[in-house]
Amino acid sequence: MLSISGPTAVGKTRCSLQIAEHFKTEIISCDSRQIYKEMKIGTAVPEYTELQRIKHHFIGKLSIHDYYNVSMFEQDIVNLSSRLFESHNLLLMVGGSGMYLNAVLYGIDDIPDPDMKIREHLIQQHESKGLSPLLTQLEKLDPVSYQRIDRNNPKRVIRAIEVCLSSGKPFSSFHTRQIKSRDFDILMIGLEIPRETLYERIDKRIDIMLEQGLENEARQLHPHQGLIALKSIGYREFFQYFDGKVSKDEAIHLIRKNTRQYARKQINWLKRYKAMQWFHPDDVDGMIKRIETYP
RNA sequence: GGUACCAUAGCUCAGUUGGUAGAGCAACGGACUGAAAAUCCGUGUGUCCCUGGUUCAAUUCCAGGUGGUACCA
Repeated sequence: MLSISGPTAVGKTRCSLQIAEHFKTEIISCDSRQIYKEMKIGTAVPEYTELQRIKHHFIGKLSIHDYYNVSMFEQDIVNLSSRLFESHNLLLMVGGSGMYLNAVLYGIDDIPDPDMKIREHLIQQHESKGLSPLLTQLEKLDPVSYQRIDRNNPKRVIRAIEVCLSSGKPFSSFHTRQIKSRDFDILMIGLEIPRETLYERIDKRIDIMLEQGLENEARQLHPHQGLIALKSIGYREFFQYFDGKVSKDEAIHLIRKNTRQYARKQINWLKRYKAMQWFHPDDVDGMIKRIETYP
């Protein structure tokens, strides 16, 4: 399995198409947002002709109304890849969703899925009484997690409590801290360009999205703005504009800023992988050489 | 050419009754186990335009210079 990752707008699509073509193989998208069929412009999915040229998996597979999470992604990819490896020596997994990438490459523990009733209840408690009663509750239910997690982060606190309540066991008891073994080898390639160039590319990409009609796409999704999938950059800022909270110019400015910050967080996540081989996205020949000599 | 005002962080600007400075925006670093394009934590990055003068001490006061803005010619 070859994984190609990097920050948004670095040039993953173009590069991965060339490599997939060269090795006559297919692409598995590792992107937590391109998976939703209603969000095309704002997530910069590959163009129709590109999708025709190379078979892509996990793009536009779900509706924004479907529930999905990282663990389901892990399972889906493991199942799909074992099927595809019957007819291919090499598969490409391409995308910038670090946590999804991590779950496929190293696995993620088997923890109960959220019970939405419990979660809703905890969210309400947090809104009405703040975080400290929840922290007290967590300390009682699971002192290990209480010590381990970021206690400033409401989502982490709520998640830990919700697992304790729904399973009757401490959240920490599900954490094996073990890497799952896969029946495929892994080569990780990371794409990297100077920060300044990346920001120029981001700005250019946002201009293209606006030309393609991002505003209109967002307007159609506006009624569903509460959905998790729509807490995505490019959409949530337009929702603020539609709701009269910011001007259109401010919304676009926010999209630019949030995209840059997102790119930084992606880079930060990918830096953790010691095995990552970094390339300039134009150096496709270099990547192909590296892949051919692997391992 | 004359007069007035201005020059401080990447940008817009505040401030120091003389003891080397801080807001907003932007930027940067980090964490991450089913919301992850989410969420959370952290960081001021400076020749206070330049050169002299006064002073124990000047970004601050004074003089000159340079650049800018406005008005008058």
